Amino acid sequence: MDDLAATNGTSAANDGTGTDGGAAGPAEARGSRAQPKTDKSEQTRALILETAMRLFQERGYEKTTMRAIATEAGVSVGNAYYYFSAKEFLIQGFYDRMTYDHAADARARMAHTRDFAERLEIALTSWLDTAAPYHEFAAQFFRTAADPNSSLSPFSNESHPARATAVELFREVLQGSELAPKLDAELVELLPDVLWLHLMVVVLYWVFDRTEDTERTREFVRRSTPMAARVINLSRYRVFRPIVRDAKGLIQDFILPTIGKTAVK
Amino acid sequence: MDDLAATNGTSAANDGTGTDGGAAGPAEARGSRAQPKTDKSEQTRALILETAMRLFQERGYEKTTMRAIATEAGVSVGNAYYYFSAKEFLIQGFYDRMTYDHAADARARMAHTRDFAERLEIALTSWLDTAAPYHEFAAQFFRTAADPNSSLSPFSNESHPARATAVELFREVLQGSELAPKLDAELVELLPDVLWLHLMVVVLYWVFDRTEDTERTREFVRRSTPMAARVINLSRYRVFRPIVRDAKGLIQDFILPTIGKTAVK
DNA sequence: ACCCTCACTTGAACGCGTTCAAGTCATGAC
DNA sequence: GTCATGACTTGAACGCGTTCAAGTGAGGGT
Repeated sequence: MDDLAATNGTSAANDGTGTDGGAAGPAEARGSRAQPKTDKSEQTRALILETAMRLFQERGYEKTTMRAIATEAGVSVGNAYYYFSAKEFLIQGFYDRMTYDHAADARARMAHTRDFAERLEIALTSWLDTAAPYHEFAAQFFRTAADPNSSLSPFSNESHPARATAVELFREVLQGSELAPKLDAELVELLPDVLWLHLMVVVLYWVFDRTEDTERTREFVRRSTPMAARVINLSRYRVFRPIVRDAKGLIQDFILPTIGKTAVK
Repeated sequence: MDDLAATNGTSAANDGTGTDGGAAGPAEARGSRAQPKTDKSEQTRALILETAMRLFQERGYEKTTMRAIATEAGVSVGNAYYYFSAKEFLIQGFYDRMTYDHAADARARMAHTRDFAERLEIALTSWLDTAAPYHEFAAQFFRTAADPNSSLSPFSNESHPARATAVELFREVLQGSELAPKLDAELVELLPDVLWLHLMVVVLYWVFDRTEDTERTREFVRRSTPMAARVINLSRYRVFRPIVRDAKGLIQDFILPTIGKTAVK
């Protein structure tokens, strides 16, 4: 439950290698230094992250102060900043880990069926289950993620490994279904990203959902997935060629580039 | 250009009358006191807002400090907080005004045509034009708006007059078009909110758009509006009954309630 | 004339995220 | 051994958003 160091396998790629995402502004520091040089270094980093995550869950994001994290972890404030150049970078570890857990859980739960709608519903519901413990604090998190200048944003910041993991999951949702072979290959190529966007919509809905156990979001998933499946299924018929072509063009030209993929041409 | 006091007509309704939007949390103070009692009061309030807007445009949101606003306006920091209980409430005036300007501009520009796709495109493009001067600082603004706990969020906070204004504009986009009479009355009732959501998507896209003059977003609007028109037009045909029914159900049950409307039944 | 009320105003002070000059300490070169 | 290097660590200090106890002063009741 609290071996957050395990996240490192996923989050190791978030360091300051890439050029900045455009004319963003003043050169922002990345999450941490380039490479850990010591074992102790990595331990300290993990300790701080672990402590932060625990406090975030206990008190919420804003109410957890950097001083409290440092004190609780037994280090100085400056030290916390040595490893995480800002408070929001502490979230990244959390985010990476949740993405990984979600993918694993969803894979296990959808293995038994090849029905596309069901697989999609499982994948989304699995996300809601994985994220449930963090619902309250996720609101604050989301606020940060919505900032285009933040490296936490799932949209900008091309080299976000967590998004790649999530998109890959949706590729499997589709590929493992009975629907995939029936579809136009180009569409199969595009759909995983669209399904990831579907998840983003669900996440948006979830963040604003104040019902018990986010029941409304769950119902939204149950209702919207069969519909999505039906729309995708309909795309096979000749009558819809023009509109499907439009949709594909829209995705290729406007959505994929924004989330850091070059058009498939 | 700077008669921000004119905003009052729109923003006067944002005061603490309504009950809080649910089990939100600790009783948050609203933007300001209930009713201005003095002329001088209203003048001071307007002066502070005006100054803040000017500085936001000059320096950006985060770089404009409350101390700077107060100093520049010739009042004390505490006084600024007397009128605006937090920095983010200063944005509300800005937001209300932009919504109002946009609606006026869009109405004027779409008056000459009854073609639905064209009217929709004009409405959206008009928003981009109205918002253009604030593109940089809007990113910071958006970050705040994405917080479900913030009264600035366009989604939660039912009594947001700006959203009502915007939805009303889209009602006119539809009603003034040749398409409206041909559509199912129930659908005509639902569409304005959906079109407003379309605008929200465009806004999201715009916030992340780093191209010159947000050209990519403009192209997105040009490409997505005819498609939206086509989809809506197709909904008239019998074949799509089931899917249209699903869509209507989804909207009525999950979207309208979230943005503070009770289902049409 | 007195004073009470209350809308309005003040600025010092608080707690926060963040920075930075000044350390500490293990490692390897000589 | 000793000394330089540089990764790692420290905590006081800075600037910010925000709060609050303490005013100020115009209007009205007596």
